[in-house]
Amino acid sequence: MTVWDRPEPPTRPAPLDRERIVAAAIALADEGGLEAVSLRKVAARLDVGPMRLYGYISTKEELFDLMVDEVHTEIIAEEQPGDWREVLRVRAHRTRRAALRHEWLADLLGGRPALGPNALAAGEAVLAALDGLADIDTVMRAVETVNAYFTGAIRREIANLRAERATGLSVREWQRASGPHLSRMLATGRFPTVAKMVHDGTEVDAEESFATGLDWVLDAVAARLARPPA
Amino acid sequence: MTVWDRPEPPTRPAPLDRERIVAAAIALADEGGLEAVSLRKVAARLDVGPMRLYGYISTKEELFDLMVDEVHTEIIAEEQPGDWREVLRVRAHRTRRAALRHEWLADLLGGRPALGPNALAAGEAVLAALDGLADIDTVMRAVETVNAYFTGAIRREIANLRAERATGLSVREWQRASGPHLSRMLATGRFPTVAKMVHDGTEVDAEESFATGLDWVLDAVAARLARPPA
DNA sequence: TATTGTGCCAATACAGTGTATTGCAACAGT
DNA sequence: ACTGTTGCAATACACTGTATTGGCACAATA
Repeated sequence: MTVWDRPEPPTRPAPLDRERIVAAAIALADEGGLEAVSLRKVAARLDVGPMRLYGYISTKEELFDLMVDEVHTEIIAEEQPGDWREVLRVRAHRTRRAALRHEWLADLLGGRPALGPNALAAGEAVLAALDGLADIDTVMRAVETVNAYFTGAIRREIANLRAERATGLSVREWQRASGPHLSRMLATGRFPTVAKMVHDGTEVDAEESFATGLDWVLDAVAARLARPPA
Repeated sequence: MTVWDRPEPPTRPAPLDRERIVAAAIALADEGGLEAVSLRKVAARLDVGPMRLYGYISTKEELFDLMVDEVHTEIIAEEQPGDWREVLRVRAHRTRRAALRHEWLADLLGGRPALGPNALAAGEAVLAALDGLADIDTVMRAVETVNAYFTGAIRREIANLRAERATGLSVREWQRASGPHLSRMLATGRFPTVAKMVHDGTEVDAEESFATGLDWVLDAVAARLARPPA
């Protein structure tokens, strides 16, 4: 009767808590997308019955909210000061990076108000950076405009990325290679300008395009914020 | 034995086609949100077995794509010419209106590339309006930037609207009324600027806020497009 | 006309889903 | 020693998207 014969003690699974649950859910989502996240699979990953989870979350949507907030830790990490413009800029880029690391984030972005502690911390950081540059309402609108831009831009980028992955080609390549549907559409001649753009446009780097649009929006914001105190 | 006794002939259900299927799905989604759309319910609404649908669509996602494209008819309707800026502006506003009529649109907006005929027609209209104002890549970036803005803005607006409906109060009212979660968060003092904004900010009309942000973005775009031919 | 093929459609089947309800077993307090 | 109580596991339910099967009406053939 050596140690090796002795059966492992039942290894009480590490005590459950939200953190572990959220981590498991994120892992699943990273691997197989949001649709791969089921309460049963999350529970299984933690060696626990599905209903255990309901002691910590009360609905699947709530789990999603927690996942989103958790990812915000990657966004608020290592904040370097810089002026307001830089703050907005890096926030947008960090969010984009987070979405590239966790593509499912794109499905959730903007889907519900983000009121978790980390999301609030992120919001606090940018609001603090803009505070005082203009009246409150203008500042709010500035932040919301930039947010709207990068939310939309990220979603589109991920959507295209997935489409490319599904067909093996970018939309442009795909249509050039006579991709069945789009080509047929463009061939109808009903969309001449679209056809031209697809045909003649250069394939721009996604990050650069994101950055450019962002800079435009930031310029617009700057025009309203930096207005001299009169 | 009068007509009244005679049983109705089995009233062959109107022949099925994509249009009818999509219409039924949209009706369901309008009533109960996207999650109320199940192939079974769509089929039931058409007095048809669920599997019949697979003769016309090959997956539920495809049905969603068709729904989105169908709504685009409301967006391209009655296009008045106007200059490029007006075209972009009304497109954004029409999309917003469509999303207010069909809230589920917000869940789908930007989620996948919109390649249906109506979406392409919408794209054609705006590209045609911008064609020639700058080099192709700049034009593309302009359109995409505006798209990103209004996609994000619409999503956020609908998200807030739902949250308000769920709690009965706007986020601001809610927190002022000591809404449990957010208030506790703000009371921690960790988010002073957010707290200030929530407390002192005025509640702005959603449409106005949308329009304002949009105008900013359009200004930014204008600065790159209207660049004199040098 | 009888028979065979064929294409369409309904029904059934399967493997999952989120979550409510029930049952049980270990511990706390009397 | 008995009785709550509390925390967890198992079961149960209603539903999902979709693959597979089975039958039935019509077309083509003999």
